[in-house]
Amino acid sequence: MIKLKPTDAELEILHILWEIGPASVREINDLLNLKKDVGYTTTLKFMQIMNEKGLVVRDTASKTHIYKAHVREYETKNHLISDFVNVAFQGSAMNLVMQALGNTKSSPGELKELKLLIDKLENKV
Amino acid sequence: MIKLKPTDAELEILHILWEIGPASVREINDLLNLKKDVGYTTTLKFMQIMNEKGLVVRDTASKTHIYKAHVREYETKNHLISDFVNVAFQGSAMNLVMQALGNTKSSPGELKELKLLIDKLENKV
DNA sequence: AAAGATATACGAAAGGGTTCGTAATGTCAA
DNA sequence: TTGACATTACGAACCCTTTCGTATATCTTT
Repeated sequence: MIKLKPTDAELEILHILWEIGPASVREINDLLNLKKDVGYTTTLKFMQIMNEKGLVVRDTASKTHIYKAHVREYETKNHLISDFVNVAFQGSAMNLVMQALGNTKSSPGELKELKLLIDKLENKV
Repeated sequence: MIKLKPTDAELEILHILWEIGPASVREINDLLNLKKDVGYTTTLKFMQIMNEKGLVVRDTASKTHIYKAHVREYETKNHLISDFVNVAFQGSAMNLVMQALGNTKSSPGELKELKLLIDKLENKV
């Protein structure tokens, strides 16, 4: 039950599974093809590899295998953030937050929400 | 003058160059070896590849070549953030900011600084 | 000038990710 | 049952990254 870090291509598939739930290779491939050309067997291969890695599980009861995500979205993103912070910001998540925020156009609503989060964090200190 | 995205290993070297300024392969290799074992020619190879990619430039006037970063830290990190947001957060930088902040222990000072940044952003809207 | 140390250049090997062709298998309808 | 079609399985090819051995060039010291 080892969980390996997904590659970018695998993450794209995970996003689909997180959104629509369990799906067949054909369904996933069709959705991927809305954005870019991918051969069916290429997508199939990814599903098989992701299955070996433990990123997804599959139901092989019927001929058409049904795959579902076996890692949670929030936890997976947390790992990705952690790795990214280490590699690109030498461990300082706050530096990442500041720079990401500073270079993004944010709506007043989003900023308000962010302030609420900060207030929560301050009260927890 | 094409700027390619640095790999993790290349980014590690860029961090060194950003910090200490222009340096020889030996200096860089010595610093890398504080954290992990890397052969001298391995580091040399990286410098040559990074030179080809335009990530660094080198002064070959003397026998010992001196390398310096040819991409700026801030801009490079902005590109990395942008890619990361697209791949892991489907383009929503605010989602990244919220999750990164929510899972980080932040000092009161850091939170205060962050609030100041938000105030600035609000006045710009 | 010769010996030794240090640097660069070159290329090969290993490993991983991505892509897909082809073969094998299963399903269903005529 | 046979043919048409969809699906899975397998493995090769390609590219890129990482690592380093070996060869070559350059400098230093005696």
